[in-house]
Amino acid sequence: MSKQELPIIDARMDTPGAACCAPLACEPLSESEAVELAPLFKAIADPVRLRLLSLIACHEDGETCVCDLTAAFDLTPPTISHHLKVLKQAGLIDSERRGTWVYYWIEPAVLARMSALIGPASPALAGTA
Amino acid sequence: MSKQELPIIDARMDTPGAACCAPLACEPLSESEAVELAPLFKAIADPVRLRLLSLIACHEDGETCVCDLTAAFDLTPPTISHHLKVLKQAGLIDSERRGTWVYYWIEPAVLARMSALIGPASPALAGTA
DNA sequence: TGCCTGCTTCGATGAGCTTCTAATCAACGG
DNA sequence: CCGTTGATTAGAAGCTCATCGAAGCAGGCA
Repeated sequence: MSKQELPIIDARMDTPGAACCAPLACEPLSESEAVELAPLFKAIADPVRLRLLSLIACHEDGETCVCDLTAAFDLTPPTISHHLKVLKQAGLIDSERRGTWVYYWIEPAVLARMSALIGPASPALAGTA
Repeated sequence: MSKQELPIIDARMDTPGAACCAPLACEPLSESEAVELAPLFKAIADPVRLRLLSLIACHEDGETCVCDLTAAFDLTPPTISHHLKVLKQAGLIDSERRGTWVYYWIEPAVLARMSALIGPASPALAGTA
């Protein structure tokens, strides 16, 4: 460990004003912005990781034990651990060990920014219909 | 063409009530839902495709010529064409040939649904204010 | 202390993805 | 009709990624 544990930081989200107000359709993404944003979507561009994220997000306690996550898939624990690591490195989730078990929870900020980026230019008409 | 041009249809978005109101955090994604949703995010999980989408979305005419897109990258036309094909197969863009040039435009519905999926759990308080 | 359970890391393998060059298809002009 | 320009398709090379088995680490219990 201690190699590349730092979460991905994207340029556009660093500038405070642009964080929530510069979706895809407002102005063209620069190459560096795209290079930093793409891995965030790549992190959720996998069925297993999408379900992992959903399972963690839906848990009413706000956090989920790895054992529960592993049980929901036909995959070996190393594979689940790998996917959780990818999500964690993207900054989408965080984890803590408490005694025997490790718990994961959602880090909603990055997900919300990704949603805003691809969302409609005027968020007013987002949830309607 | 005329081979596999059909866009990806995801289960959750077919059910009318769940389309806009079932983000990740509401209830766990089923495996089949995740399998159908993941390719949508994979389509935009590439810096080139993210910039292509942004360039097309930002064009004030609502559509963009391929020649303009190719000029914006240090990539060969076949590579741009490949990425456009991926976006088109995901249903994110559509295209039409008018004379010599081919024009692409955004298909905003799928993008909006993806945004809603990963967006905040209660879309009602998103833009209403 | 020693063992057992839960989770992660390591190393390898097979599939998929990005990119290129070469070739093909479509439209326009002389 | 033929040549030129714009765009896509076909095929291949190189790289990344998902998955597994084996091994390692951390915490609890007798």
